[in-house]
Amino acid sequence: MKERILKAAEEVFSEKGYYNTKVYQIAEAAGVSVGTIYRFYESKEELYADVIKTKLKELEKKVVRAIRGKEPEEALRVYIETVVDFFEDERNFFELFMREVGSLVIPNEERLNLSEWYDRYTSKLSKIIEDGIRKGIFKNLHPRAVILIISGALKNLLYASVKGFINLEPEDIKDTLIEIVERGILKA
Amino acid sequence: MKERILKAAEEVFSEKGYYNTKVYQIAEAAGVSVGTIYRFYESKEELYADVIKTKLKELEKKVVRAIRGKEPEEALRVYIETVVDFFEDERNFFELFMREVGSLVIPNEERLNLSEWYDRYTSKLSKIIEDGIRKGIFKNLHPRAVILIISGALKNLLYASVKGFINLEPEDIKDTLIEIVERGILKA
Amino acid sequence: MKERILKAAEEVFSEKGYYNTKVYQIAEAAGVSVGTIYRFYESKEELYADVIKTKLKELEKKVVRAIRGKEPEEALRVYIETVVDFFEDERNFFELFMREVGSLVIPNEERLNLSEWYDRYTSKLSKIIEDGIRKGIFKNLHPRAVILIISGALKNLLYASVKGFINLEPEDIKDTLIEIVERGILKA
Amino acid sequence: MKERILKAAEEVFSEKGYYNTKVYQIAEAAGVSVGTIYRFYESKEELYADVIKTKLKELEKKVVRAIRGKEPEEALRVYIETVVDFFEDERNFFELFMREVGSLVIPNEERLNLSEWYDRYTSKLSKIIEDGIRKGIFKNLHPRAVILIISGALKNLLYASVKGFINLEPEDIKDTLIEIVERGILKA
DNA sequence: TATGAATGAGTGTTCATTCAT
DNA sequence: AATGAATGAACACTCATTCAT
Repeated sequence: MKERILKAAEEVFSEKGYYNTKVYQIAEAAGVSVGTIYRFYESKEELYADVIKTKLKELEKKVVRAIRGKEPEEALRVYIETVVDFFEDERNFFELFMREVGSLVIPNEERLNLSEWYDRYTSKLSKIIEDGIRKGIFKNLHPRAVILIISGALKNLLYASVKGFINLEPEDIKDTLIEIVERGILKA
Repeated sequence: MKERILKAAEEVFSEKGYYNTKVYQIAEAAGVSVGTIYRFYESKEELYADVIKTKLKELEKKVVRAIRGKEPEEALRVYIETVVDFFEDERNFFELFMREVGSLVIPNEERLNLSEWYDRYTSKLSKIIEDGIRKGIFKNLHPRAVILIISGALKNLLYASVKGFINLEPEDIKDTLIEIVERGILKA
Repeated sequence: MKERILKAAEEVFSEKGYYNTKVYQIAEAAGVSVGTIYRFYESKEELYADVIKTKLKELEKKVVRAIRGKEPEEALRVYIETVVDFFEDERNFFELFMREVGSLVIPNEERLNLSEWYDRYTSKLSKIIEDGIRKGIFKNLHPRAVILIISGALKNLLYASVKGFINLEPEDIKDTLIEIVERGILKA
Repeated sequence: MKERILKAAEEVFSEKGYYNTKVYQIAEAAGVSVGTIYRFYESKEELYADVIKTKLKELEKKVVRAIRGKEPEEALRVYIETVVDFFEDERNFFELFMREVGSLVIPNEERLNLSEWYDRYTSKLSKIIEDGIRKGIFKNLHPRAVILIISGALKNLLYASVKGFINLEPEDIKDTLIEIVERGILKA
């Protein structure tokens, strides 16, 4: 039941955004009554937070599992691949995500506490770069800056692809990004 | 008058977001009456759109002027520098921008028509890459993909810097990004 | 079972009033499920009515028994004493009663039909006065007016005492009221 | 405008009670929109409080003015007369009053702060009794108890009269109450 | 032209009541 | 009989927009 509501909420929030989603629309989409939603969530806001956090934890888990034990170069690749694949599978959520990470839309954003999640998540990823630097594989660049560059690039590429601004297959997205990150765009 | 309203709107929208901004708050901030706002704008939404479009055109103009006549490598650098500087000067708007580009929040987003702007803007920038490829300076990568990577990376770096996730000076942001884009992160 | 529900309802209604009492709170207080309450009562309103009527009948029975066979002067005293004692013992209900008698709070008050009860109750009490007049003990005053004066005075005194507006022991309440009713406040 | 709303609120609240009165009904009765009510009052509750307090202050003012400078016996008479006359003129409000004084119906009753008003009001009236005792006109009875007896009796008599439980003219109400209070019911 | 009081449609949330188990 | 999860009608309050002055 809670499952059904969460799923429906994800769909409707994704399509319409937080403010244009009405609670009764989620209820309809979930095939339950409005009152039932309030059995599981204290407010629309709390439901929204749950939608986002559930998915982000899923993504984080997948990424962490994928990079575990890998050498830096390989880890960076699977990180990129995992994110692309995740959002390929989760188009709905991706749109929501684009609205939220780095751009909280709702009041009391502190209740969502996404900043904290994002901080932790990028910290874990930064370890890849730190490891690569230590091992002499990567240049001595600011680790978190590298991660922010990659994740920003990823978001933008995926968004453009979803919106039809660019005509690239997921595999091309991965390859292009990995190529640039690893070796840059200069021919020499 | 319209100027004052636009300025006030930018401030309030930036601070609170579209839905948490009340029209009377903009009126107060601008020192005019609510009715006066409606002399210049048909709706809150239209005012919002004007705020965004005005600034984006400003950015576009600055970028276009900066890259004009430059060789590809230099053009890419000044593009990055111009964007960083622009958003340094326009913190307010940057927050708004983060909420909007790639994540339209308002209903009838087609009325904002940011997609069209973004399409055109990235097209112009893609020319830099195309030019570089033609001249044998850049690898044969998907031009728009490269631009999307750079602009996504930029947004993320600036956002993290604004939010305090990362401690980097604007100059470091530029340098790191240029380094990675041009030469990648591998040491060899 | 019905007993337990009635008792719990009395407590919760007394504490919170009709509208601020939720049916599930009564269920909790009674240690039964909401559904069970609806086995015994068709609605919250009916339960409320039962709480009030049960107690009022109890009061009526006590008063009637106390005054039976007494001479008018004595009957008036024991009436006052019985009421004071009853509400001393039933603080909870007294608060409820203050909300209801003479001030029906719920819709369809005719369903509660307290007016009818009150009419009957005051009629019985008026007999004391009529009897006293007939026997030449009391002045020729409007019997029901006298009863209304006494019962209104009683309610007010008890209420003020419960609320702490006045610092009088139950015995003082009885004595003062009896003194005034019987002999007035003038010294002569 | 505020005047119109207050008047309409008094009528609707009186007829239906707090909880059964809908804000839109008050708006209709006042011939304004719902929004307009909220220009003058922050909430339904605040409007309710204003209705009650406005009238009670009016009553208090009339009573205070009427008893000023009078000798105790006369003061007591005009107090009773003033209250009866006031509620004769304010049938609507009287019903509301019966619901509230001594029986607060709304949540956060402290916001209404009627207790404080009632305390102050009865204090002023008690002065009449104290004065009479000092002058040797009244017996040495608890002054506030006497006032509570009189005001409770008054409320009950008026209520019964309004509800048709008793058939007494206002003048009879005054006379009967004054007679009993001053000289009691015993013939001797 | 500028004002800001008035409007009223729109919506998150509550809770008495029902009914499948 | 007893349960308590599910229902959905109801309502206070907000705020973008209008328009008389």
